[in-house]
Amino acid sequence: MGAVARVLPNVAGLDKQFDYSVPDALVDRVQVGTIVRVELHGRRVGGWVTAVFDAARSAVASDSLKPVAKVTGHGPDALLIELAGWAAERWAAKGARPFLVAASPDRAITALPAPRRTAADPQPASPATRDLLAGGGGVLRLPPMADVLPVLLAAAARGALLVVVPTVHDARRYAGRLRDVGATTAVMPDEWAHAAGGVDVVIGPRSAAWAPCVDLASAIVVDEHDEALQEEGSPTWHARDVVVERCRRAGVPCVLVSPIPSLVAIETAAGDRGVVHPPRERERAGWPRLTVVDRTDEDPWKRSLLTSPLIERIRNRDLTVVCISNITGRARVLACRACRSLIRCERCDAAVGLSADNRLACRRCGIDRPPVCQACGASRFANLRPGVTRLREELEAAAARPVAEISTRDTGPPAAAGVYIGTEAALYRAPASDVIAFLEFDSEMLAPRFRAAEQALALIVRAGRRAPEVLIQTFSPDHDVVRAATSGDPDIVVTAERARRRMLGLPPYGALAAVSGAGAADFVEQIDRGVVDVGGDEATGYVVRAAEWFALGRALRAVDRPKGSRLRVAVDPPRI
DNA sequence: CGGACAAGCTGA
DNA sequence: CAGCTTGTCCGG
Repeated sequence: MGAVARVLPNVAGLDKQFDYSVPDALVDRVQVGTIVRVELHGRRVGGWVTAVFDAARSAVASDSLKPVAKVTGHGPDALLIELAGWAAERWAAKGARPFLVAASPDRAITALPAPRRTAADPQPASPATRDLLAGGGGVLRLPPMADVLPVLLAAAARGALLVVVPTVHDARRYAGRLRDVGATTAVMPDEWAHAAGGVDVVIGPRSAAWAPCVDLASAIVVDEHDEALQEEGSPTWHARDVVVERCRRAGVPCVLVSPIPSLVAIETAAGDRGVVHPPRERERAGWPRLTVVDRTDEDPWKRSLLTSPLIERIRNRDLTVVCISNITGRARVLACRACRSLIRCERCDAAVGLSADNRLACRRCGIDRPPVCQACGASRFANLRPGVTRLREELEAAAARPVAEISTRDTGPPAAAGVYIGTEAALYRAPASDVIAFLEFDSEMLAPRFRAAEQALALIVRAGRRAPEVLIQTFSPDHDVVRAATSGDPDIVVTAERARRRMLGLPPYGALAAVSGAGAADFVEQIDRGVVDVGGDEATGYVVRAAEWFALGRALRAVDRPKGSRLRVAVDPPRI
């Protein structure tokens, strides 16, 4: 009786599986997860074996089955194949293919290296970490400046450890330090084969949530709150959620570590124990120095992003200062200096800004006109929201030293200067500095997105790890985010968020997806309204909501998408 | 996805 | 009506 392999072809847009006979010569190399090549519709394609069974059970008569053409090499194990199916439903993907790609090596692995393990050196672990691991995992809150390495070592002492971090850079750094103390590591995605062979610690960025890990004993997600852990393209899967489910299935503890655990982490992984953290005094000491510049007393007509505390710092030639502002270009909102009316578009009434060629350009309807007030004809304006280019000029005048713009367009390091200005993206590219200043932090805290508070707090954490002082200018100095950061107590934000999201049915107390692009109207039309609720419109995109993720995922997957459409379905989009 | 095949369009 | 484009279907 011959063996049959069910194969999921690695072909975009084809979400079906097909049965193939397994030639006797290949039978001991074909298992669930093996990457094979098969004939499909007259061409050779790669694919994953998702099941192996006896010919009698195949839906197709065994003599009409094509044989598996070739064994390419090792692939994800059976648990990961199952997990990919789970993820496809969770994030409303058309099939499991994108997840299996993430779980597979980027080149054929025909032979696995021998296991490399070192006898676990008993490491001094904090009682909190030990208890967490012994108790099945949970959420560990460590302040921004805390070192996570002791936590990794404590977990690695229990057996094979999987670690997911936000960036490859983080992965390499931790891996180097782990090796320094004698642990063997496989850094993903390059060292897939070593991970599949068996090492003490498998570590990597987002995709490492799908990395092989022989005899997985525990997993840790570092900086669980970081948006880099969520895939930007569709399907928008989140490494944290994948690792939590993977560990649940494997029956091993998972620890989510963050200075500012997300509400999602707390609700899905903290359990009865709640968020575990060091004594408040020690946690408080691990937060950056935060300088809050309260702008509420400014004369509204003299408002400037250059407050005295900021000017004091940029004038100090001993300090390197990075300024963050989120508005690009020269100016987006202007008022007439003579009659004080807001400068608006003649046609659509939107606020208009000055373009580089000194004309009033409307970003909404595209028309432009000479720089003249529509109400009184004057031509001198107050810049209510200067853009980065204009700010650079103002900063340079105030600082009396060169100010460099950190542009996201440039590659390579920004020009050397003592003061830098850039948008939020500059946070990733800025050189080592003494002060990071958010010139208009309200646009972060008060952004019309439901995760704005968590995301604003994450910016402070990120800045605090790059500079000893974080300065924020705000009209809301009593905002939860400011209080949480100044007191080093993220619970302030969590408590407020929990109440708000419960009331509004937002994640983690509800599920939502954004549907946009061509054909979106048609698509949402067909969704089962008994399960989901649809808001929004063609222009802004649709928001589809359900009570929980799988109801949402199933409802979205049940709709067949128009063939060539540029439709985008983003489940749990980070910015909405 | 990409090949197969059928149905529509064009030009002499 | 050949020769081409465009659309729909389907794969073991």
